[in-house]
Amino acid sequence: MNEGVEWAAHCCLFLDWLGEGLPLDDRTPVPTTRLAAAFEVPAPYLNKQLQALAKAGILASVAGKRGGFRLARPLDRITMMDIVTAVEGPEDAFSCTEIRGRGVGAGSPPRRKPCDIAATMRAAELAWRRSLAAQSLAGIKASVEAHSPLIGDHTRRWYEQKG
Amino acid sequence: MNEGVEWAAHCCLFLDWLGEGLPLDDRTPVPTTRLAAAFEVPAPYLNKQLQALAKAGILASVAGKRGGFRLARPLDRITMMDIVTAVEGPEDAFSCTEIRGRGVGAGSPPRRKPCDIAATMRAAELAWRRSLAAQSLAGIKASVEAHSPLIGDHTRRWYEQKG
DNA sequence: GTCAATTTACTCGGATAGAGTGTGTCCGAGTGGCGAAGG
DNA sequence: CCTTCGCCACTCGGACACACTCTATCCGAGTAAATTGAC
Repeated sequence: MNEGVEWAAHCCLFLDWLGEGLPLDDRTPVPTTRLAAAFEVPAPYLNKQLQALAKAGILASVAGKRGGFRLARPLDRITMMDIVTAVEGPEDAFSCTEIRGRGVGAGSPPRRKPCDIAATMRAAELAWRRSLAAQSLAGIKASVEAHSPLIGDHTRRWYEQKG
Repeated sequence: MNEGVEWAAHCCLFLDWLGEGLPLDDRTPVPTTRLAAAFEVPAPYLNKQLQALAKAGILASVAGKRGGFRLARPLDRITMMDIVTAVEGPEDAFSCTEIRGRGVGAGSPPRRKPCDIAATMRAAELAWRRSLAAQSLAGIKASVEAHSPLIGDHTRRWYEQKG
């Protein structure tokens, strides 16, 4: 799995803690450089992931001086499935190549029903997607704050200090 | 996802249809060449996947003249999860790199609890694994035969003809 | 005819190249802020 | 002092190399069968 998924999720939480209390549109954008410094990851590559999130409508990008990224919608309307889909793409991990129709199966009329093996794999992936779609970033944020109540203040302080 | 998963599953069904009615140990082994011909896939690469299945105890390999592979246990004791684990390896797709402890989180005492993002991803993967583990190859075989009752005879005939 | 040693052909098994995708990087287009000049 | 114009610094966005894993392949070690010869 793409490493950017983890980065993207952390960045969204980070952005929310920074602008906590303000309406989304009033929050000052955060440039890629700062986000990269926050997690010590290569900035240009992180930028690539953030672009994917912006295209998916999860983040909003503002150009120009003092530009950067900010959340495009509240955390309770962003699921982990959204993050994964934005970064990894919408394609299924397992793809059926229909080898049943080759060799021993050659000559048989093409089956209408999909291959039962592919159907099984697809059902499992649906369970995976359903599980991810059930978890919003707001819920994850609540879990984190349950263990670390000061993380919001800490994040804002760190950001001011490094500014 | 590795393409060999699909091949492996089809090969197991193929082996079962060929030796239907006989105890597992009495069935004549099928060499990689035949299996590769049955699905028109490159034989040496298929061999690699079959070796993985043999190491996992799903297939048994017999060397020498008239050697090959045969099922090591009945189909109702082989799940799709077994196939995937054997071919893809036991590692999780998502791996947490603990970026929360770098940059903004540096200096904080290392958290005992795992990262909540990683926990969410892990829960989804567990759902995926559970779904795959619930489906045995025997069940898949039954589904296939429900739509194509003659597939066993057809498979055996094809094998004799190409022998 | 039976048995055993030898040859032989065929199989698995792991070590070896090539292609595709993810990983990491770079530079150009665009935009808002800042300063200076003019009214 | 206020407005306006131009410059500039900073940002995103997409185009460009590198590395690693998956894909595909080859050849050697090992084994069971078949053959041949002797008894």
